[in-house]
Amino acid sequence: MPELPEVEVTRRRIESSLVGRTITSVRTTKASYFFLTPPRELAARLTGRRVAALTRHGKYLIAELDDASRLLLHLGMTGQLFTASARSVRLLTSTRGGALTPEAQGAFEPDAHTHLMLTFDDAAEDVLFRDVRKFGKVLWIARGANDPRLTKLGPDALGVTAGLLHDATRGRKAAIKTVLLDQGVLAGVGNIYADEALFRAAIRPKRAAKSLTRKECERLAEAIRAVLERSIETGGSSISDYVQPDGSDGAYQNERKVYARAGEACLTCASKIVRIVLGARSTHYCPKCQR
DNA sequence: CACTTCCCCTGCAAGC
DNA sequence: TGCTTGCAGGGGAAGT
Repeated sequence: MPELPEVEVTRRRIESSLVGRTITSVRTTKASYFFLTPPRELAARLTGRRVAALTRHGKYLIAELDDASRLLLHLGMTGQLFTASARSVRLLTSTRGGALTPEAQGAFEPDAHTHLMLTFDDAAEDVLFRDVRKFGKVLWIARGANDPRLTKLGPDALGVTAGLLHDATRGRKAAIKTVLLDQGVLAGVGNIYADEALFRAAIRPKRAAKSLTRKECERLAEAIRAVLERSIETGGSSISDYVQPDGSDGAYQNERKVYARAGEACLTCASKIVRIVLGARSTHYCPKCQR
């Protein structure tokens, strides 16, 4: 499940395959809510455009194009961006969760889940966007235009501060974890890293947000940054569907302390990790370490 | 406005 | 073994 670290790892890996190249053809699957811009229009808008930069805000990737329009990409739950070329003859085969990993020999054949395929003027590798569950999104934004999906985002989570958390939590009685998942407060934290950061900060997920002290906001801000940065370093978490753009697994799942460890021993105090449901999301914490 | 619930989708695991 | 059912979850819409 791509959150900020997985999206950032993807951005870094795919950047050199995208920036500076000119799109010569666009292939898509049929219209669906995956395409916030209809496939036909998307193809027309993108063809002939050169990619000037690839940036990220929260979980969104933003390809800035040479005519000052932008292509917004969201990986949703199972989205994968990757490259493929006939020359490198990489075969991408299905693994758990329908994820693709490179294996053996042979050219990649776009399957029914490969919704966007870009080819370029240099005829080198293609860039593909595959998404089994179609929770991902593709949106083209005209020059000078904007979209609430971007404008309503809070600051990127890598830049979180204690002050931001303290301000955002005043007067909010919702659970602190729910507030962390609110992309309008902080952009990029999802279910895994919310649980992991709250463990590191020793704060219970269901605590009323407004009950957090200044000190706790400081611990939480530090924890969010530390957890996200460490995950980026290790290539992200490969827990269900996510694989890196080269097809290999990230390694952060090996360092997680609470996420998807219900019933297992806390690595600090050996208490059993508890699983509850908060805001329709599974939530994991240590009842002894987190208060 | 704040907060909660529901729903989009598909593959996989569990249960019978 | 083969079928059915339930579950996972980002984020936006709809409901309270």
